[in-house]
Order: sequence, then structure tokens, then C-alpha cells
Amino acid sequence: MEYRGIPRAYAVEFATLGLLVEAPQHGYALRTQLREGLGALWRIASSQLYSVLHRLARREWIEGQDTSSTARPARTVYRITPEGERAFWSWVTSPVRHLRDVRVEFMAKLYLLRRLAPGRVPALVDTEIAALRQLEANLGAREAIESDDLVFGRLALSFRRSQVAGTLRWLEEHREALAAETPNREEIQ
Amino acid sequence: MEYRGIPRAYAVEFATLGLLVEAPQHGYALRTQLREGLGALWRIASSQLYSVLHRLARREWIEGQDTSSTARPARTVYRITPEGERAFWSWVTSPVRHLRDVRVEFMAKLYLLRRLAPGRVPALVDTEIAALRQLEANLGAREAIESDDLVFGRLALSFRRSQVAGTLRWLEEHREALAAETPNREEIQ
DNA sequence: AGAATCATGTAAGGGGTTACATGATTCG
DNA sequence: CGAATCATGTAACCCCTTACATGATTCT
Repeated sequence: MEYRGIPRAYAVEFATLGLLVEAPQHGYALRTQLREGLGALWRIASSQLYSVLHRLARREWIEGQDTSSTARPARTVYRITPEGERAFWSWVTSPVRHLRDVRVEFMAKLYLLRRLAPGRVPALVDTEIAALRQLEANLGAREAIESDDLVFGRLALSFRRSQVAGTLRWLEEHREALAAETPNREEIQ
Repeated sequence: MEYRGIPRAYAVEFATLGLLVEAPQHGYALRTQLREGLGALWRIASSQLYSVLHRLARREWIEGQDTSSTARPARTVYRITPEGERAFWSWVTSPVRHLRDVRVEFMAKLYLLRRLAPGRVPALVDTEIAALRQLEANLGAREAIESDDLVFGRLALSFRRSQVAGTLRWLEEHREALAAETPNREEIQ
């Protein structure tokens, strides 16, 4: 049987892709970098990272080259393809689809943009703000979330509104800080 | 190979269990009720619901009885066991483990408690507030989330703090409304 | 009579986890 | 030398999704 629809691309795949935009790397090095940069947001098992790399290679977004000529542990060094780069830049500059994806996926975009093209960070923040304002407007038109418990439906909608508003406020308040290029230990506290 | 550790029980399993606290039901009816009550929070495929029921039965939290004597489409009516009831009440009165679980899992607890024991809702809200205050205190002790980008690490922590604070504020402001037993259409708007 | 709904699944794929295998290199 | 780390995986499970099968009942 066919699996319909393009499998939703995940943050971890694009984060890996983003690191390969910087330079070709082998799996173990990628894993180390992901852990050091984004390890607090999510943890990736080594077996999973290799699976991600195989998937990306099958999609022809990256290409692997074996480096087992020397006596060293055999490495497969991956480099990104032009299609892979297109896919990455498209992803990293788009707002996330769901509010719940802000926590991990938007933060991952932010990290990578700060690393690869910090000048584009304000645009990313602005596009995310616009997407959330749109979502806020859609929620504003409703009275409750569908449920046989009307009070519950209203409360669930209220909670969702509150989360959207909170996220918007945070983005607006940190718009400049998010684009700060230089780590400045003394700045706050 | 053995799979170590009890598989984390998921909101959908406990929600199903909760509906069975009310009365024995067969799968199709449970699915309808889940959709009508919590369908806006998550959608469950029919195949998945039957899989959940088999899992619950294997864990001996529910027991199925075949009702295929009549000519009707064969039904398996499930009823909850004493262990199942213990597991449910333990789950429904505990705070969720992660902030991200508030959106679906806490809301599901809320819905079921309102339905089965509305008098206990304030206690649930209070215990969730206490858990989040504890989390807030833990976050307060840190300066940044671990990352090789210090600015990013501070921002990610700030975002997390903001989300915890926002969730706390919402819970505190809606503490009474969450316990309201009677749907009152005219109350707001 | 035909369509929608009731009712319970199986098949075949997906992503993800923990545990373990396997060997080389580097460090104390 | 022995331990830690480098480096890439496989095995065996987990839950979840879409598509489809299979009949019976109810509605139009």
C-alpha cells in the first residue's frame, strides 16, 4: 500500500540540513553540534540521527560520501544538495504551522538563522508574528471550542487565546533581542 | 528483546477509561463520546481506538464482553476493573508532567473531572498550579538554557518562563470558572 | 433499493525509543 | 594497558496514521 502525502518534514531534519549548509559533516559530528546548540530543546538518539540522514539522502537533499580509505573509523561525510538548500531556506524563513510548534520548531529556526544569517532574524520574527495575529483573529471569531460541555468549550478556547496572546507578546517584546548578533554576557542580570 | 519501563500511559487511554467509569460501553459509542466531548483537542482514528481498548484490556484495566448473541453487529462491551478505576482516579487528580502537556492532557483531565466529579475540579487546578509554581522556581534559578549560543540560551529560557507564567495566570484567573458546574450560555458575551 | 451509519477490525506504512553490536582511536 | 570516546549502525519494541475489508442495520 502507498503512504499518501509527503511525510511532514520534522524540525530535526531541517536542523541537520541547516548545519550542513555551513559545511559538509559526518553523522557523529552533526550529532555533537545538535546537542551543543539545541540539546536543551530536544534530545536525539544516535540511531535516530542516522535514520534521519538516510531519509534526507533518500530525498536527495543530502549526498553521502564514504571516507573509509584511511584506517580511521569509516565515516560518511554528507554534503547538502541544491534542492536541500532550497528546502532548508524555505523552511527556516517560514512561520510554524501550529502554536504548539513554537516551542521547539520556531526556536530551532531561530537558532539556525542566528547562526547562518542573523540579518534575517527580524523577518522571521515578523512573519511569525503575522501568522499568530492571523490565528488570533480566527480564534476571535469563535465563541467556544466544540464540545458537549459548553463551559469547557469556552474555557478551552480561552486557554488557547491566552497562549496565542502570550506568545505574541513575547515575540514582540524580544524582537530586537532575538536579532542581537553578539553574545553579551553583561547585558541582562 | 524486552521493552524496559512501563509505556507511558497516554491521555487517550485515560480518557477512554474515564468514560467507562460512567458506564460500560462498546468501542464505537466511546469513540462518538470522545469526539463530541474532546474532539476539538485531538482526533482519534477508529483503528487507534480499538488498539487502545486492546491495550487497556491487556493491562487488565478494562474487561470486554462479547455481545454477538443477537443478530446485531457484534459488539464488545467493555467495563472498567477496580485496578482500572484506581489508575484513572490517580491520573485524573495528578498534575501533568510537562508544561506542553497542559494543552491536551490537563484539559482532558478537566473535562472528565467536570463530568464525573465536578467537586474535585478546584483541587485539580490547585495541584496543577502548585506544580507549575515549582517549575517556575526551578527555572528562576537558571540564567540560560544550555547552548553554544548564549543569547539564544537566555532567550529560550525567557520564552519558557513566559509560557509557565502565562499558564499560571490563566489557571489562577479561571479557577472558579473551571469549577462551574452548570453550562450558562448568558454568562460571558 | 441504495446510501448512510453502525461496528470492529487488518494491512502497510510512518516516526521514535532503548538496548546492544562492532570496531577504531585517543587519553590517562 | 584499559577506559573513554569516536563512528555507524541493527534489533526489537513502542504508538500513530491512512486505506481498506466486512458485514449488519437504519434511513430515505
